Amino acid sequence: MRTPNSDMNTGLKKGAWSHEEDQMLISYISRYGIWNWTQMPRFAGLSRTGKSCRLRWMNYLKPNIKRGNFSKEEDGIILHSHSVLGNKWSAIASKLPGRTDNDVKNYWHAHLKKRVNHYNMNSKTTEHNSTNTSLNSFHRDSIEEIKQPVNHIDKFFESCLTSEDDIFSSSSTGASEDQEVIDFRYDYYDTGSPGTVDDLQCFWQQLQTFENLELGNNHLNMFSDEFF
DNA sequence: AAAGCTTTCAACCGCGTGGGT
DNA sequence: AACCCACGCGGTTGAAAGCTT
Repeated sequence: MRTPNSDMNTGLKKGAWSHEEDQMLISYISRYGIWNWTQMPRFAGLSRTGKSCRLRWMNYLKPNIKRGNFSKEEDGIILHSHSVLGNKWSAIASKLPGRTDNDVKNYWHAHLKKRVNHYNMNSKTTEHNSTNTSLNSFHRDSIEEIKQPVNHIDKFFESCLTSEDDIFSSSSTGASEDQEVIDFRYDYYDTGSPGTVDDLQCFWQQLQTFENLELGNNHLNMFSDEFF
């Protein structure tokens, strides 16, 4: 959050958005749609850059933005996707309905990176001492966080096998295709019966085989027996 | 209670890309 | 081919909130 201030040269406002500004942007977009981010602020009566308006809309005001804690499923998807794609936050976010690239990026830096780093460090330690079965408190906490029921893995995998859309592709070719993928993912989240962490492990391994993905071993191992 | 430290996350910035001219 | 412009992305910042001492 940044303190509201303004650029003395341009007269444009910077920093945190007020409720009034939010309402102005929402009402303008709901009435006229998004046609040109650069011109829009002027017509909407906002003293903001187009960039700022776009960011505010995309990350906060847009309908269906999901707020609150990330689920275990989302953790797993981010961890896996990051192992495959690296810091391609928008590509990772596209696999998580309602989450923005900024959300995913922040969550990675605040939570998951530590967990992965810790796991990597722990792996190196256990490589040198294979008889060491003790876990420190952080590692144990990480396990308990991940070792929760993971929903609908079978259904998700089945859909992957039958869908012509490559849901692990980072690119999209059009809005209608995007919508299709999103709808499919909502199905994945909203229906079916709970799975287990074993399902998730099995899922990623099957997917790796199926798509011939070259995964980093460390992330895959997060779901292995050794890790638990 | 308060000072200092850490974490969170909204927002900014610079740069790359693609489409139009 | 070269330039311009709009957009999107990833890295970074910094205020607010939360936590610890």
